[in-house]
Amino acid sequence: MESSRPAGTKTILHVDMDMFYVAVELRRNPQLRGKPVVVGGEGGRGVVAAASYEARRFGVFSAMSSAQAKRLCPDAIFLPGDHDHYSEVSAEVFEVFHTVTPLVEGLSLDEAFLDVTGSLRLFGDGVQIGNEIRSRVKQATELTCSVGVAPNKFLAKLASVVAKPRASRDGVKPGHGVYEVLLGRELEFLHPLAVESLWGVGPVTLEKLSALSIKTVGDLAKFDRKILVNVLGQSLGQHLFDLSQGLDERSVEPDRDAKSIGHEETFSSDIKDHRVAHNHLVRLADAVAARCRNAGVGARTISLKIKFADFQLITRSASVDLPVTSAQAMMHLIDPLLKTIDISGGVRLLGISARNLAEPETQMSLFGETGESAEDVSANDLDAVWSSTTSAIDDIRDKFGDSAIRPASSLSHKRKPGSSKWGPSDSQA
DNA sequence: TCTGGGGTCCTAACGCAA
DNA sequence: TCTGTTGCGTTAGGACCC
Repeated sequence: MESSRPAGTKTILHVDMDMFYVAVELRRNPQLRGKPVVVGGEGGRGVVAAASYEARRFGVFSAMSSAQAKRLCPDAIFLPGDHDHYSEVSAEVFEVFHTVTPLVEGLSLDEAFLDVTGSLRLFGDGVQIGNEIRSRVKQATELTCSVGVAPNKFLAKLASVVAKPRASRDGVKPGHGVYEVLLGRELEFLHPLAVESLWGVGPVTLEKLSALSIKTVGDLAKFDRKILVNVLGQSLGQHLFDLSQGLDERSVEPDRDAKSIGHEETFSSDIKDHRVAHNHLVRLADAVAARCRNAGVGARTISLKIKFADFQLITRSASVDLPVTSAQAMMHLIDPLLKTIDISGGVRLLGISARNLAEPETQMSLFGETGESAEDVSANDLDAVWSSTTSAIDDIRDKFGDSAIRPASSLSHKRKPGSSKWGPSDSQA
Protein backbone atom coordinates (compact mmCIF):
# COMPACT_ATOMS: atom_id res chain seq x y z
CA MET A 1 0.00 0.00 0.00
CA GLU A 2 2.63 2.45 1.10
CA SER A 3 4.88 1.56 -1.79
CA SER A 4 2.18 2.51 -4.32
CA ARG A 5 2.27 6.13 -3.19
CA PRO A 6 3.91 8.52 -5.64
CA ALA A 7 7.27 9.81 -4.41
CA GLY A 8 6.96 12.99 -2.39
CA THR A 9 3.40 12.27 -1.32
CA LYS A 10 2.82 13.46 2.23
CA THR A 11 0.36 12.34 4.86
CA ILE A 12 -0.93 15.35 6.75
CA LEU A 13 -3.30 15.23 9.69
CA HIS A 14 -5.43 18.10 10.91
CA VAL A 15 -6.48 17.48 14.50
CA ASP A 16 -9.27 19.64 15.90
CA MET A 17 -10.48 19.31 19.49
CA ASP A 18 -14.26 18.99 19.83
CA MET A 19 -15.80 22.16 21.36
CA PHE A 20 -12.51 22.60 23.23
CA TYR A 21 -13.23 25.40 25.73
CA VAL A 22 -16.57 23.91 26.67
CA ALA A 23 -15.15 20.39 26.89
CA VAL A 24 -12.45 21.59 29.28
CA GLU A 25 -15.11 23.23 31.45
CA LEU A 26 -17.20 20.04 31.44
CA ARG A 27 -14.15 18.06 32.49
CA ARG A 28 -13.83 20.04 35.70
CA ASN A 29 -17.59 20.48 36.18
CA PRO A 30 -19.08 17.11 35.15
CA GLN A 31 -22.49 18.13 36.47
CA LEU A 32 -22.76 20.46 33.44
CA ARG A 33 -22.66 17.56 30.98
CA GLY A 34 -25.71 17.33 28.73
CA LYS A 35 -26.63 20.97 29.39
CA PRO A 36 -26.39 23.95 27.07
CA VAL A 37 -23.10 25.59 28.10
CA VAL A 38 -21.61 28.71 26.58
CA VAL A 39 -18.10 30.04 27.19
CA GLY A 40 -17.79 33.76 26.55
CA GLY A 41 -18.42 37.23 27.92
CA GLU A 42 -21.84 37.56 29.44
CA GLY A 43 -21.83 41.35 29.57
CA GLY A 44 -23.70 43.57 27.14
CA ARG A 45 -20.72 43.58 24.78
CA GLY A 46 -19.58 39.99 25.09
CA VAL A 47 -19.52 37.32 22.41
CA VAL A 48 -19.64 33.54 22.42
CA ALA A 49 -16.21 31.90 22.32
CA ALA A 50 -17.53 28.33 22.31
CA ALA A 51 -20.86 26.57 22.74
CA SER A 52 -21.71 23.00 23.74
CA TYR A 53 -23.52 20.87 21.18
CA GLU A 54 -26.65 21.16 23.35
CA ALA A 55 -26.47 24.96 22.99
CA ARG A 56 -25.74 24.69 19.27
CA ARG A 57 -29.07 22.88 18.86
CA PHE A 58 -30.69 26.24 19.69
CA GLY A 59 -28.67 27.97 17.00
CA VAL A 60 -25.95 29.30 19.28
CA PHE A 61 -22.53 29.48 17.60
CA SER A 62 -19.17 31.03 18.34
CA ALA A 63 -18.68 34.70 17.46
CA MET A 64 -22.36 35.38 18.09
CA SER A 65 -23.10 38.18 20.55
CA SER A 66 -23.87 36.84 24.02
CA ALA A 67 -27.09 38.85 24.07
CA GLN A 68 -28.34 37.03 20.97
CA ALA A 69 -27.22 33.67 22.37
CA LYS A 70 -29.26 34.36 25.49
CA ARG A 71 -32.34 35.13 23.45
CA LEU A 72 -31.94 31.91 21.45
CA CYS A 73 -31.19 29.78 24.48
CA PRO A 74 -32.38 31.44 27.69
CA ASP A 75 -31.42 28.41 29.80
CA ALA A 76 -27.82 28.36 28.62
CA ILE A 77 -25.20 28.36 31.36
CA PHE A 78 -22.66 31.09 30.67
CA LEU A 79 -19.06 30.64 31.83
CA PRO A 80 -16.53 33.49 31.68
CA GLY A 81 -13.65 31.46 30.23
CA ASP A 82 -10.30 30.67 31.76
CA HIS A 83 -7.62 31.14 29.16
CA ASP A 84 -4.74 30.12 31.43
CA HIS A 85 -6.38 26.80 32.17
CA TYR A 86 -7.18 26.18 28.51
CA SER A 87 -3.51 26.82 27.71
CA GLU A 88 -2.44 24.22 30.25
CA VAL A 89 -4.80 21.60 28.85
CA SER A 90 -3.73 22.53 25.33
CA ALA A 91 -0.12 21.81 26.31
CA GLU A 92 -1.17 18.31 27.47
CA VAL A 93 -2.89 17.69 24.14
CA PHE A 94 0.10 18.90 22.14
CA GLU A 95 2.33 16.61 24.17
CA VAL A 96 0.29 13.71 22.85
CA PHE A 97 0.68 14.98 19.28
CA HIS A 98 4.45 14.97 19.76
CA THR A 99 4.42 11.29 20.69
CA VAL A 100 3.53 10.61 17.05
CA THR A 101 5.65 13.12 15.13
CA PRO A 102 7.90 16.09 15.87
CA LEU A 103 6.34 17.94 12.91
CA VAL A 104 3.46 19.61 14.76
CA GLU A 105 2.24 23.07 13.74
CA GLY A 106 -0.24 24.57 16.18
CA LEU A 107 -2.89 26.84 14.69
CA SER A 108 -4.54 27.73 17.97
CA LEU A 109 -4.98 26.17 21.39
CA ASP A 110 -7.28 23.51 20.01
CA GLU A 111 -6.03 22.54 16.57
CA ALA A 112 -2.86 21.55 14.82
CA PHE A 113 -1.40 20.14 11.63
CA LEU A 114 0.76 17.05 11.93
CA ASP A 115 3.03 15.79 9.17
CA VAL A 116 3.10 12.04 9.86
CA THR A 117 4.76 11.00 6.59
CA GLY A 118 7.81 9.84 8.52
CA SER A 119 5.73 7.97 11.08
CA LEU A 120 3.78 5.72 8.70
CA ARG A 121 6.21 2.82 8.98
CA LEU A 122 5.99 2.90 12.75
CA PHE A 123 2.27 3.50 13.32
CA GLY A 124 0.48 2.43 10.15
CA ASP A 125 -1.43 4.58 7.64
CA GLY A 126 -2.92 8.02 8.24
CA VAL A 127 -6.28 6.74 9.45
CA GLN A 128 -4.61 4.37 11.90
CA ILE A 129 -2.49 7.22 13.22
CA GLY A 130 -5.60 9.42 13.48
CA ASN A 131 -7.37 6.79 15.55
CA GLU A 132 -4.28 6.29 17.69
CA ILE A 133 -4.12 10.04 18.40
CA ARG A 134 -7.79 10.13 19.30
CA SER A 135 -7.37 7.31 21.75
CA ARG A 136 -4.18 8.76 23.29
CA VAL A 137 -5.74 12.22 23.66
CA LYS A 138 -8.82 10.69 25.26
CA GLN A 139 -6.71 8.67 27.66
CA ALA A 140 -4.46 11.58 28.61
CA THR A 141 -7.08 14.32 28.88
CA GLU A 142 -10.58 12.76 28.74
CA LEU A 143 -11.21 15.02 25.75
CA THR A 144 -12.25 14.04 22.23
CA CYS A 145 -10.94 15.32 18.94
CA SER A 146 -11.63 14.90 15.24
CA VAL A 147 -8.97 14.15 12.67
CA GLY A 148 -8.74 14.91 8.96
CA VAL A 149 -6.25 12.94 6.86
CA ALA A 150 -5.09 14.09 3.42
CA PRO A 151 -2.05 14.62 1.19
CA ASN A 152 -1.88 18.33 2.09
CA LYS A 153 -2.84 20.83 4.76
CA PHE A 154 -5.92 22.42 3.35
CA LEU A 155 -7.55 19.11 2.37
CA ALA A 156 -6.75 17.73 5.83
CA LYS A 157 -8.47 20.72 7.37
CA LEU A 158 -11.57 20.24 5.24
CA ALA A 159 -11.53 16.54 6.09
CA SER A 160 -11.54 17.22 9.83
CA VAL A 161 -14.74 19.23 9.38
CA VAL A 162 -16.38 16.13 7.90
CA ALA A 163 -15.05 14.08 10.82
CA LYS A 164 -16.68 16.29 13.45
CA PRO A 165 -19.90 15.63 15.34
CA ARG A 166 -22.85 17.68 14.14
CA ALA A 167 -25.57 19.41 16.14
CA SER A 168 -29.06 19.80 14.70
CA ARG A 169 -32.50 20.38 16.20
CA ASP A 170 -32.97 16.61 16.41
CA GLY A 171 -29.84 16.09 18.49
CA VAL A 172 -26.15 15.50 18.13
CA LYS A 173 -24.97 13.15 15.40
CA PRO A 174 -21.59 11.63 16.17
CA GLY A 175 -18.99 12.27 13.48
CA HIS A 176 -16.63 9.86 11.74
CA GLY A 177 -13.92 10.76 14.24
CA VAL A 178 -11.35 10.30 11.49
CA TYR A 179 -11.99 11.13 7.84
CA GLU A 180 -9.54 10.61 5.02
CA VAL A 181 -9.44 12.28 1.63
CA LEU A 182 -8.12 9.43 -0.49
CA LEU A 183 -5.17 9.91 -2.78
CA GLY A 184 -6.37 10.37 -6.36
CA ARG A 185 -9.91 11.23 -5.24
CA GLU A 186 -9.19 14.73 -3.94
CA LEU A 187 -11.25 16.56 -6.57
CA GLU A 188 -14.20 14.22 -6.07
CA PHE A 189 -14.22 15.32 -2.43
CA LEU A 190 -13.42 18.95 -3.08
CA HIS A 191 -15.49 20.11 -6.04
CA PRO A 192 -19.01 19.69 -4.61
CA LEU A 193 -18.11 21.81 -1.55
CA ALA A 194 -19.39 25.37 -1.23
CA VAL A 195 -16.68 27.83 -2.23
CA GLU A 196 -16.78 29.50 1.19
CA SER A 197 -15.43 26.33 2.74
CA LEU A 198 -12.05 27.24 1.27
CA TRP A 199 -9.62 28.81 3.69
CA GLY A 200 -9.33 32.47 2.70
CA VAL A 201 -12.87 32.97 1.44
CA GLY A 202 -14.72 35.23 3.86
CA PRO A 203 -17.81 37.38 3.36
CA VAL A 204 -16.09 39.93 1.08
CA THR A 205 -14.44 37.40 -1.23
CA LEU A 206 -17.60 35.29 -1.28
CA GLU A 207 -19.53 38.31 -2.53
CA LYS A 208 -17.03 38.82 -5.36
CA LEU A 209 -17.13 35.14 -6.30
CA SER A 210 -20.93 35.12 -6.23
CA ALA A 211 -20.89 38.00 -8.70
CA LEU A 212 -18.94 35.69 -11.02
CA SER A 213 -21.56 32.95 -10.47
CA ILE A 214 -19.00 30.86 -8.62
CA LYS A 215 -20.79 28.87 -5.96
CA THR A 216 -18.84 25.65 -5.52
CA VAL A 217 -15.16 24.80 -5.51
CA GLY A 218 -15.81 23.00 -8.79
CA ASP A 219 -17.12 26.26 -10.33
CA LEU A 220 -13.93 27.94 -9.18
CA ALA A 221 -11.74 25.20 -10.67
CA LYS A 222 -13.34 25.67 -14.10
CA PHE A 223 -13.07 29.46 -14.00
CA ASP A 224 -10.50 31.46 -15.97
CA ARG A 225 -7.47 31.96 -13.74
CA LYS A 226 -6.57 35.35 -15.25
CA ILE A 227 -9.99 36.82 -14.56
CA LEU A 228 -9.82 35.46 -11.03
CA VAL A 229 -6.47 37.17 -10.47
CA ASN A 230 -7.89 40.40 -11.90
CA VAL A 231 -10.84 40.35 -9.55
CA LEU A 232 -9.15 39.08 -6.38
CA GLY A 233 -5.57 40.23 -6.82
CA GLN A 234 -2.51 38.18 -7.75
CA SER A 235 -1.94 36.55 -4.39
CA LEU A 236 -5.46 35.55 -3.38
CA GLY A 237 -6.61 34.83 -6.93
CA GLN A 238 -3.76 32.43 -7.65
CA HIS A 239 -3.99 30.89 -4.18
CA LEU A 240 -7.70 30.09 -4.41
CA PHE A 241 -7.29 28.79 -7.95
CA ASP A 242 -4.56 26.41 -6.77
CA LEU A 243 -6.72 25.23 -3.88
CA SER A 244 -9.61 24.54 -6.23
CA GLN A 245 -7.29 22.15 -8.10
CA GLY A 246 -6.50 20.43 -4.80
CA LEU A 247 -3.01 21.92 -4.78
CA ASP A 248 -1.42 23.18 -1.57
CA GLU A 249 2.36 23.05 -1.31
CA ARG A 250 2.60 24.57 2.18
CA SER A 251 4.57 22.41 4.54
CA VAL A 252 3.88 21.79 8.21
CA GLU A 253 6.02 24.28 10.08
CA PRO A 254 6.75 23.52 13.72
CA ASP A 255 8.03 26.28 16.03
CA ARG A 256 6.81 29.26 14.05
CA ASP A 257 7.88 32.47 15.71
CA ALA A 258 5.15 34.94 16.61
CA LYS A 259 5.04 37.95 14.30
CA SER A 260 3.26 40.23 16.74
CA ILE A 261 2.16 40.39 20.35
CA GLY A 262 -0.87 42.44 21.29
CA HIS A 263 -3.63 43.18 23.74
CA GLU A 264 -6.91 44.95 23.24
CA GLU A 265 -9.93 45.64 25.33
CA THR A 266 -13.52 46.61 24.69
CA PHE A 267 -14.88 48.79 27.47
CA SER A 268 -18.28 48.35 29.00
CA SER A 269 -18.90 52.06 28.44
CA ASP A 270 -17.23 54.35 25.92
CA ILE A 271 -14.20 56.44 26.90
CA LYS A 272 -14.12 60.12 26.00
CA ASP A 273 -11.23 61.40 28.06
CA HIS A 274 -7.61 61.31 26.87
CA ARG A 275 -6.26 60.83 30.38
CA VAL A 276 -8.48 57.80 30.96
CA ALA A 277 -7.51 56.39 27.57
CA HIS A 278 -3.86 56.95 28.41
CA ASN A 279 -4.18 55.05 31.68
CA HIS A 280 -5.82 52.09 29.98
CA LEU A 281 -3.07 52.11 27.38
CA VAL A 282 -0.39 52.05 30.09
CA ARG A 283 -1.98 48.90 31.45
CA LEU A 284 -2.20 47.30 28.01
CA ALA A 285 1.37 48.36 27.17
CA ASP A 286 2.61 46.82 30.38
CA ALA A 287 0.93 43.51 29.53
CA VAL A 288 2.35 43.56 26.00
CA ALA A 289 5.80 44.52 27.25
CA ALA A 290 5.77 41.73 29.83
CA ARG A 291 4.91 39.18 27.16
CA CYS A 292 7.64 40.57 24.90
CA ARG A 293 10.21 40.19 27.67
CA ASN A 294 9.02 36.67 28.44
CA ALA A 295 9.40 35.81 24.77
CA GLY A 296 12.83 37.44 24.70
CA VAL A 297 11.88 39.89 21.98
CA GLY A 298 11.49 43.62 21.60
CA ALA A 299 9.27 45.58 19.24
CA ARG A 300 10.52 47.90 16.54
CA THR A 301 6.98 48.95 15.69
CA ILE A 302 4.16 49.73 18.08
CA SER A 303 0.60 49.94 16.78
CA LEU A 304 -2.29 51.70 18.42
CA LYS A 305 -5.77 50.48 17.56
CA ILE A 306 -8.89 52.50 18.30
CA LYS A 307 -12.48 51.51 17.66
CA PHE A 308 -14.82 54.44 18.03
CA ALA A 309 -18.37 54.37 19.35
CA ASP A 310 -19.67 54.15 15.77
CA PHE A 311 -17.44 51.09 15.15
CA GLN A 312 -15.09 53.00 12.87
CA LEU A 313 -11.66 51.43 13.29
CA ILE A 314 -8.33 53.15 12.90
CA THR A 315 -4.75 52.09 13.50
CA ARG A 316 -1.71 54.28 14.00
CA SER A 317 1.83 53.07 14.35
CA ALA A 318 5.35 54.26 14.94
CA SER A 319 8.71 52.57 14.62
CA VAL A 320 12.14 52.91 16.14
CA ASP A 321 15.59 51.59 15.31
CA LEU A 322 16.19 49.66 18.54
CA PRO A 323 13.59 47.13 19.69
CA VAL A 324 11.78 48.27 22.84
CA THR A 325 10.71 45.99 25.69
CA SER A 326 9.43 48.45 28.27
CA ALA A 327 5.97 49.88 28.71
CA GLN A 328 7.43 53.39 28.99
CA ALA A 329 9.21 53.19 25.68
CA MET A 330 6.01 51.86 24.09
CA MET A 331 3.96 54.63 25.65
CA HIS A 332 6.50 57.17 24.48
CA LEU A 333 5.64 56.12 20.94
CA ILE A 334 1.91 55.82 21.54
CA ASP A 335 1.22 59.02 23.44
CA PRO A 336 2.02 61.37 20.53
CA LEU A 337 -0.20 59.24 18.28
CA LEU A 338 -3.05 59.32 20.80
CA LYS A 339 -2.79 63.09 21.16
CA THR A 340 -3.56 63.63 17.48
CA ILE A 341 -6.83 61.69 17.67
CA ASP A 342 -10.15 63.23 18.64
CA ILE A 343 -11.87 60.81 21.02
CA SER A 344 -14.62 63.13 22.24
CA GLY A 345 -17.19 61.06 20.33
CA GLY A 346 -16.33 58.03 22.46
CA VAL A 347 -13.95 55.08 22.17
CA ARG A 348 -15.21 51.54 22.70
CA LEU A 349 -11.95 49.63 22.19
CA LEU A 350 -8.27 50.31 22.68
CA GLY A 351 -5.48 48.00 21.62
CA ILE A 352 -1.71 47.92 21.46
CA SER A 353 0.37 45.52 19.47
CA ALA A 354 4.09 45.01 19.22
CA ARG A 355 5.30 44.23 15.70
CA ASN A 356 8.58 43.94 13.84
CA LEU A 357 9.80 41.78 16.68
CA ALA A 358 13.54 41.48 17.12
CA GLU A 359 16.07 40.59 19.76
CA PRO A 360 16.13 43.42 22.30
CA GLU A 361 19.23 45.38 23.24
CA THR A 362 18.05 45.95 26.78
CA GLN A 363 15.51 44.56 29.23
CA MET A 364 13.44 47.08 31.15
CA SER A 365 10.04 46.89 32.74
CA LEU A 366 7.55 49.54 33.75
CA PHE A 367 8.20 48.66 37.38
CA GLY A 368 11.91 48.16 37.19
CA GLU A 369 13.15 44.90 38.62
CA THR A 370 10.26 44.21 40.97
CA GLY A 371 8.33 42.11 38.50
CA GLU A 372 5.14 43.79 39.66
CA SER A 373 2.59 44.20 36.93
CA ALA A 374 0.20 47.05 36.22
CA GLU A 375 -2.59 44.54 36.78
CA ASP A 376 -1.65 44.64 40.47
CA VAL A 377 -1.90 48.39 40.71
CA SER A 378 -5.15 50.29 41.10
CA ALA A 379 -6.11 52.64 38.30
CA ASN A 380 -5.64 55.60 40.64
CA ASP A 381 -2.04 54.65 41.20
CA LEU A 382 -1.20 54.58 37.52
CA ASP A 383 -0.61 58.31 37.28
CA ALA A 384 1.82 58.19 40.15
CA VAL A 385 3.54 55.16 38.70
CA TRP A 386 3.77 56.84 35.37
CA SER A 387 5.29 60.08 36.59
CA SER A 388 7.73 58.23 38.80
CA THR A 389 9.04 56.17 35.93
CA THR A 390 9.19 58.51 32.97
CA SER A 391 12.78 59.23 33.84
CA ALA A 392 13.56 55.76 32.50
CA ILE A 393 12.95 57.11 29.03
CA ASP A 394 15.71 59.63 29.59
CA ASP A 395 17.90 56.73 30.69
CA ILE A 396 17.26 54.96 27.40
CA ARG A 397 18.15 58.18 25.59
CA ASP A 398 21.35 58.48 27.59
CA LYS A 399 22.37 54.87 26.97
CA PHE A 400 21.35 54.38 23.37
CA GLY A 401 20.93 57.85 21.98
CA ASP A 402 17.92 59.68 20.63
CA SER A 403 17.32 57.17 17.86
CA ALA A 404 16.24 54.53 20.39
CA ILE A 405 12.95 56.33 20.96
CA ARG A 406 12.59 58.57 17.96
CA PRO A 407 9.31 58.27 16.02
CA ALA A 408 9.64 56.56 12.66
CA SER A 409 8.46 59.58 10.69
CA SER A 410 12.04 60.77 10.81
CA LEU A 411 13.56 57.33 10.18
CA SER A 412 13.65 57.50 6.44
CA HIS A 413 16.04 60.44 6.54
CA LYS A 414 18.49 58.30 8.37
CA ARG A 415 19.40 55.47 6.06
CA LYS A 416 23.13 55.53 5.72
CA PRO A 417 24.82 54.97 2.38
CA GLY A 418 25.59 51.28 2.06
CA SER A 419 23.42 50.35 5.00
CA SER A 420 20.41 49.32 3.01
CA LYS A 421 19.31 45.78 2.33
CA TRP A 422 20.83 45.99 -1.12
CA GLY A 423 24.27 45.83 0.44
CA PRO A 424 27.12 48.29 -0.01
CA SER A 425 26.44 51.28 -2.14
CA ASP A 426 27.25 50.66 -5.78
CA SER A 427 27.02 54.21 -7.01
CA GLN A 428 29.51 55.94 -4.82
CA ALA A 429 32.32 55.79 -7.32
C1' DT B 1 -29.98 43.93 18.97
C1' DC B 2 -25.58 44.16 17.82
C1' DT B 3 -20.81 43.18 16.39
C1' DG B 4 -14.51 39.98 21.47
C1' DG B 5 -9.69 39.13 21.41
C1' DG B 6 -5.81 37.00 19.62
C1' DG B 7 -3.45 36.75 15.57
C1' DT B 8 -1.59 36.43 10.08
C1' DC B 9 -1.13 38.03 5.55
C1' DC B 10 -1.84 41.23 1.81
C1' DT B 11 -2.17 45.70 -0.59
C1' DA B 12 -1.63 50.46 -1.65
C1' DA B 13 0.24 54.97 -0.99
C1' DC B 14 4.06 57.50 0.02
C1' DG B 15 8.77 59.20 0.83
C1' DC B 16 13.47 58.41 0.52
C1' DA B 17 17.88 57.03 -1.40
C1' DA B 18 20.83 54.75 -4.72
C1' DT C 1 23.77 69.52 -10.62
C1' DC C 2 19.41 68.00 -11.96
C1' DT C 3 15.93 64.50 -13.22
C1' DG C 4 13.74 60.10 -13.76
C1' DT C 5 13.62 55.29 -12.33
C1' DT C 6 13.52 51.78 -9.16
C1' DG C 7 13.33 49.33 -4.95
C1' DC C 8 12.62 49.42 -0.19
C1' DG C 9 10.70 50.57 4.39
C1' DT C 10 6.97 52.59 6.76
C1' DT C 11 2.30 53.36 7.50
C1' DA C 12 -2.68 52.50 7.29
C1' DG C 13 -6.17 49.64 6.41
C1' DG C 14 -8.68 45.43 4.93
C1' DA C 15 -9.76 40.54 4.90
C1' DC C 16 -9.51 36.50 7.09
C1' DC C 17 -8.82 32.81 10.65
C1' DC C 18 -9.99 30.47 15.32
